[in-house]
Amino acid sequence: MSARQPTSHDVARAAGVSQSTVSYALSGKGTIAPRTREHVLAVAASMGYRPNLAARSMRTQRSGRLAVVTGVTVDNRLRMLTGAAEVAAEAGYALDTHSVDGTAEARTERVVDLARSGQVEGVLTFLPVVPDALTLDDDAAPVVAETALDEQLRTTGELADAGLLGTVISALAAAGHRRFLHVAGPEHFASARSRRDVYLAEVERLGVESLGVVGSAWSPESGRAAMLALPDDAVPLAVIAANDYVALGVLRGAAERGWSVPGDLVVTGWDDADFSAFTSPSLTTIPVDFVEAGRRAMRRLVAAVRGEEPPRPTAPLQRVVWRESTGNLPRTAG
Amino acid sequence: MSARQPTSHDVARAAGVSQSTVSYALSGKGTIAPRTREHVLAVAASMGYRPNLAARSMRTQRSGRLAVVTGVTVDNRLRMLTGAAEVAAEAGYALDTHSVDGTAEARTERVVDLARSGQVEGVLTFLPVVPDALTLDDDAAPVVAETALDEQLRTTGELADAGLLGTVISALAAAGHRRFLHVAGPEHFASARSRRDVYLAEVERLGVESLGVVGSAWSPESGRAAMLALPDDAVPLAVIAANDYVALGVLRGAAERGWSVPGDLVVTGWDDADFSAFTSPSLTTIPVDFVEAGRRAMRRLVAAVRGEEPPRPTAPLQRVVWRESTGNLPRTAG
DNA sequence: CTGAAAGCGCTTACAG
DNA sequence: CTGAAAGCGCTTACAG
Repeated sequence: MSARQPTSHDVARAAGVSQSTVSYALSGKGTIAPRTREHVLAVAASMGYRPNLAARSMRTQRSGRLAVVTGVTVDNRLRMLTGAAEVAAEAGYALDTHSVDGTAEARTERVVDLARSGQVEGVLTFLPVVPDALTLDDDAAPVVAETALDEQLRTTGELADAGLLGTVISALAAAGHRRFLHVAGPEHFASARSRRDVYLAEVERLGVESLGVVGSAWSPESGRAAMLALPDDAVPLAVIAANDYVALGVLRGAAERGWSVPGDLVVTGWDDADFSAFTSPSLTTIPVDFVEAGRRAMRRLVAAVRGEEPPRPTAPLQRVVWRESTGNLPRTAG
Repeated sequence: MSARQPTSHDVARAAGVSQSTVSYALSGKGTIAPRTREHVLAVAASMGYRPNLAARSMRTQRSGRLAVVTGVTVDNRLRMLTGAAEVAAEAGYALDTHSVDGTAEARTERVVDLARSGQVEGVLTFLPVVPDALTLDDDAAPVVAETALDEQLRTTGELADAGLLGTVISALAAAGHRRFLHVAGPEHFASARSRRDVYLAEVERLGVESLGVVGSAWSPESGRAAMLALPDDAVPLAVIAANDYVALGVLRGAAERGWSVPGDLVVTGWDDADFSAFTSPSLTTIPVDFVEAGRRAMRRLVAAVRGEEPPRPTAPLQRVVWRESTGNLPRTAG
């Protein structure tokens, strides 16, 4: 009983025209009389006709498909993926999802493999890759990496912009904080590296004391461990955590040490995770619009695939939200 | 310069055989002499040959593609997606990601549309759909819904199994708790409905007091609001939150009310979110292996697509972890 | 055991 | 303005 999908031939027969006329009518390309065109369109619609993408792809030599590479992490990848899927759909591409686990090398290999596969017209990776290992032939599909900062790579780099951390640290210094600590994220994330770099530059510039940079993960465990490793006289202290998960661990570790927040120490995070406004104390953080970041990354990929100029980002993605973990600040007191 | 992807014709020429021999050699179907076959395989590998999937698809009338429908939510969808992507890849399918926003009706329409599109062989949705509106023709692709519980639908239902909540509530009652409250999740999630049902059945069965069921969201806001709305004499109280995000809001709201946890009230959540072990107090919860849930959902879809028996799940996905928010329990004290 | 050939459903010069 | 025809790269009966 299962009535197969109608083809352009079926539509042609029903409309009383040739198959090529159907194709021209639907694509709007050739020179079809308006009346003919409308008639064909009406018939096609009434039959629920949908072009067979595989056939089109074979003829046009374009797969109409893009790939996104992701994996499991404590992160906001699904939001980025959502934004990316939205833009890909608007641009008329199907989006293949590839989940990759393992080392950065393994991921890089997978990305290279995809780019060379000929099955997709472009690759967007949300996982860090090894730029040096990402050697692509001329005929490989373009690759956009959201988490890498490298001259060789097309990258949006927006998530790696750590500029606001300077603002945060100077505001804390202006509020009287004199001793800082940075609990960093994983080295292979561009965002983690630039946060660390801005931290180091800013404590240097302000001439405040730094207990150094510890940790290399996005996890609460890392923040907690950093607190447990501190000497008893470490407080008063301002802790700059690489993101909110790390900051949450700092909160937890501080509680275990008997340090009050924001009394004995203050903490800042990054990303405005779903929980950050509801911890006690709530977390001062730098919200990131990950859905929009995903959209922008995909727009960049689509532009690369089409050989167009990459779009210029308009509004900045980040800002600072001062909450209880720093006793608030700029807005409220000083 | 861009050397096009080699085709089976190119391989045939290089190997000195016919194109159909190449095809047979690669598929292992026909009757090819072992030596010929090995030779062809070697040549194909050396040329980096990869079959053109669009051409194969057109010939076999099978797209080799599955669709997954997801969207932005406070949830663990990326993990499920990861598991699903893994299984789809193993089974030889490409996985198209579709991001959908809007009402349950809009989502359902999108799922129906995909199933009828003829572009994919099956659809897996991680977002709730309206079962009644999901009317599929005989020739539509099979649909698996992870979050629905409906006779009409293929559904794994595993995430909707709330049985363990009975264990939790009786353990709390055994520990002396006499007054309960349920802060529920969104009605249209099967898991939220079954947690509520088990809650109601269990307080009834145990004959303990229930302050009722409030809320209908997966958010911390919902849990906090529930606490702020309670009368001063509501404590001592055992709060059963629909998931850890809600439980986090309960923790926050309790703090704002000046209620200690687990002193004045105890709280349980669900899912073992990334933050749950690091809140103060840490959250008693029911960890769910979302990656495995995603795998199972996809296995079910693949079986449906191939007309095979759905696989029987082996190990249960859930268990209880007793933490500080209930003053621990079963394991430690009683 | 191997090869010549048809055909999947499109797009796009090319004739008329 | 419309139609007949080639061809994208495969799979798979069918001859030999």
